[in-house]
Amino acid sequence: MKKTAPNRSSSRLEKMKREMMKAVRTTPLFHSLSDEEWRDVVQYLHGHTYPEDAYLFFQGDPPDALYIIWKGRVKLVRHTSQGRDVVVTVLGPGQLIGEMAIFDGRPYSMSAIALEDTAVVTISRHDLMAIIQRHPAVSFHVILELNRRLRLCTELVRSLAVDRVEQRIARALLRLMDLGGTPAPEGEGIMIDIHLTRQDIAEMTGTTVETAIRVMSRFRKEGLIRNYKGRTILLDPERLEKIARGK
Amino acid sequence: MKKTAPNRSSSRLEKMKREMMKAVRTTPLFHSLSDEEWRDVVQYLHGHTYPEDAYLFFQGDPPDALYIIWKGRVKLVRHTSQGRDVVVTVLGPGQLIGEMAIFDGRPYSMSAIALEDTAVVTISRHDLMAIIQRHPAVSFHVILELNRRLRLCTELVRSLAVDRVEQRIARALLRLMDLGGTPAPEGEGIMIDIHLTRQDIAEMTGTTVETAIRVMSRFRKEGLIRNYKGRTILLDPERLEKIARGK
DNA sequence: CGTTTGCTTGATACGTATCAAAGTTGGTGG
DNA sequence: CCACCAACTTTGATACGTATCAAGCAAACG
Repeated sequence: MKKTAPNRSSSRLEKMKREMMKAVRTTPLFHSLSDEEWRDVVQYLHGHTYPEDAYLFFQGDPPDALYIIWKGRVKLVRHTSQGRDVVVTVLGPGQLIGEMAIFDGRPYSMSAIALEDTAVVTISRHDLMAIIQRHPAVSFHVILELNRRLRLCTELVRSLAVDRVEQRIARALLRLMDLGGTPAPEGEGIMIDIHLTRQDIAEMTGTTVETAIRVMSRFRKEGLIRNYKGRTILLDPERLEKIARGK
Repeated sequence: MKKTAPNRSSSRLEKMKREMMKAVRTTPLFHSLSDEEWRDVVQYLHGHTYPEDAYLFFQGDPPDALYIIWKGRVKLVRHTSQGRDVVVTVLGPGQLIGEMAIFDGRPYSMSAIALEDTAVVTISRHDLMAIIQRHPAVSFHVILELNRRLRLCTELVRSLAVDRVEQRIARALLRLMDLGGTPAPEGEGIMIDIHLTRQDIAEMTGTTVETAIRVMSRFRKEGLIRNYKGRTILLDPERLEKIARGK
């Protein structure tokens, strides 16, 4: 596996960059900054793009930068010594990657992999530290974001500890719907517009491919979900919600 | 179960309070403050004590304050709708409780229960918000603390997803040793000086009492641990370490 | 003391992992 | 356009870990 070099096509680069910055400006982390503060911050931002399946960074790398997703979706994967991986979360536009490693300076505890063509804005570790000292509003939103993540993580712990696979998968599908849901292109239901293999689902829910498949087949037979060109369509979110909460 | 009222015995209260404040001053959250800054902060701090088994707050309560442990140990328990609980973590002196709820304003996502007689310092939600705005050094340490917690939580997720009960219990014992370990009073080994039932261990590792007991009995028969007046003594931490990492 | 609370052990059932093999899909190059 | 390959999906048989249920025991407690 090779780290894919950021792809900087030079034509129209400036225009794209301005557009990107404008989008980042509206991100929770920065939206409460005054114009003046923003002018201070913006000089430290850099844009990068990655193709599908590219690694933004590897577990174990020293932390170099904070990533803010602009376009695309990214999964965070924790590799284990015995080969089995855990997909800790899937993130989308506006969300942060790499904060953990940035703040405590320890190596990235997971790898970040683009699930589709992805564009990000980065801030180097050094610059971010400086920005935080100067702008309490940014600190504050960092706190809120870490907090949100901690809450989600705690919920995941509970789910792994007490729920059965069926419930965990239902839960995962609903979370993915929130993140990447669009109305299904034909018929009713909501499509999860993210390229995910059954392996990914299994790794998100702490189970094996085979079990994930068996559970999803059962869901399909019961009319809860449908497959469409490699994507999953949720036909009955209410019912899934019930299953997620243990019937 | 009733929320136990803070116990304010009035004699020597002032002396104890000063002592408490001095201890809190050295806590990661505040130790980098200048004397002047500290003088600003200290006026917002309040002391409380709780007897063993008392609830500091309940899951679902609206968040009123941040707690900083001064003395004693506290477990954070997530109650589930089907009666099974999950002990998310055990915290000791210097550590924070309730940050999550404080920052996003949503109800406490777990209950905090004193494992022994415990003294804490609290800051009301409102005051903490003000302090954070005024003192970037405090913000920064809040970020570091949230970050540490997130890392631990992520590790717990991995462990629940891929490790077997035996490994999870070994891991839990080692973590508890770091938190509440003292040299064993007789013979060698390190004693976990915290009152924990097998039920607690089970809830920390996402299993049932019976299974927790079976695993720990096996550990005992293999000379890895020993029981001493309701406490657990680790006789062979190296071996436990190996088991935690999957032999 | 009896009663509660926590600990322990055994028998059994169930969920899920594991191993094996075959079917399906999408992409690639001839 | 088709054949082929690799990656992914699916199904089945079996084994294993852990939950569940039941019961007895010990220590702490009012």
